[in-house]
Amino acid sequence: MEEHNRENHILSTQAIKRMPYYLQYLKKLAGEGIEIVSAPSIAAHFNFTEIQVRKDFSAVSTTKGKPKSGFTVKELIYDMESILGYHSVNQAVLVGVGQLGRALLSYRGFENYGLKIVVAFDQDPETAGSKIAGVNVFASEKISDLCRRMNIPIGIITVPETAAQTVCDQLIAGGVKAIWNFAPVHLSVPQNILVQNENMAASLALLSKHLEEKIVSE
Amino acid sequence: MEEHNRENHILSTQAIKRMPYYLQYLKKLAGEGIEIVSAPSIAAHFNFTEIQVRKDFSAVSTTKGKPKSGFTVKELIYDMESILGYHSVNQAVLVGVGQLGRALLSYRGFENYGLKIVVAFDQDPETAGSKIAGVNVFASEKISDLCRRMNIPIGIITVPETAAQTVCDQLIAGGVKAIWNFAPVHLSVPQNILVQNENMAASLALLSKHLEEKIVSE
DNA sequence: TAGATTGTTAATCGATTAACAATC
DNA sequence: TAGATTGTTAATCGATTAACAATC
Repeated sequence: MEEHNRENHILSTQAIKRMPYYLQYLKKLAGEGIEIVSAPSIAAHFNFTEIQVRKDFSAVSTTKGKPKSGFTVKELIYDMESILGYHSVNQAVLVGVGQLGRALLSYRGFENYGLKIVVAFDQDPETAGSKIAGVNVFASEKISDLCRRMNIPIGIITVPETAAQTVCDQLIAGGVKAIWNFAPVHLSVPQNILVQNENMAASLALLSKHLEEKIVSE
Repeated sequence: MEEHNRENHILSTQAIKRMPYYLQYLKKLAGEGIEIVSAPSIAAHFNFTEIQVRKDFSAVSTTKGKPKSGFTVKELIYDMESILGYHSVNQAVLVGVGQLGRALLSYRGFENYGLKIVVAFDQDPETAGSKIAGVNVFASEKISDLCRRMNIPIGIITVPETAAQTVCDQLIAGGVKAIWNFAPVHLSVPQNILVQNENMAASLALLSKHLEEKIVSE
């Protein structure tokens, strides 16, 4: 189960979450013509400790950094993109073409992250049959069948809370291996299925909690 | 800086994130007329350990649970909502009325979480001046001025990556204390400002990483 | 060479889980 | 009473940070 990169560097869950931030910044630097970066300079930008950046970089970098100068920007970008699977494309279906669903369908950025939404589903007979941002929308009854026939590994759930578990079950019946869940509910799934929750209520909870503490302490 | 609830129970960041999930489920149970729950039954639903649930509940619950029976559903709901600040309302502004911005503006659910978006801003002169989901949209130049005059504590950033830092600076100039950032960039802010990132690239990174491991190990 | 920066092992910190006493 | 469940202190696990040797 452990995850190793070159030799035996382990990339923690937290480290994986930091990668897209590094990547975004490194690409910006590359765009400005910068070819070498050091861990301390990156750390300063993100307000991370330089030890953390050094460790993260050494975990993903295929070529070692050079003492005194640092790492090659382009190589870091390439290595991180490989680690994150951005060089290959995973196909996904999206269920629930409401406001949020439409926003995700319209967001072209996902293809840079190795995700391509190929089909969408909606309960509403009006919406099903239409095409949104170039993606065909089908009736929800077809979820399992289509997923299985197209061998889709990822399902995105943007339906209301009450429908989420049903949709989740249909996706799993269709052979989906991972679910990106935007509904603010816990989904019950078999052990071999991965659920990644994008729960705005949970983020908001943190935000207002910190805010309250801040106000109290001032 | 430590955060204590009744007597000296500390609520960890992770525990705060779990609260909205508990809350959603407890409300569902309450709707079904269930009045008492035990930690083990909740744990079974979420696939958490019962020790974790017990600890989380005892950290937020103002009245103790009763051995052998459990906790009163309604009291737990009330206590959690209090802890998360859902009983008071924080005003927020949203900057960037694109697809995602519109989706957030239209989502009525936030009011249940103690957040009310009162004003929106957009760069586009067409969009500014309009009203979306009942919220007035103003030109971006007015961000600082309006936030300060309305004494807004929270800013939501849904602009493209390239504009995010500028908008962030304007919000802070307007006296905003916390920022909910949907742009996939690190924002540089003074120490006393809280940034809560909602980075879909980061979630996706985790998703595809796990997926890849799963496929490799099968 | 001297000094900045890398890479790695050990120490610390935070969060989860185990163990167990208290109690309805 | 016996047994399920709570509440809490101690042990473990994972992630971050400290310390330090290696090197360009």
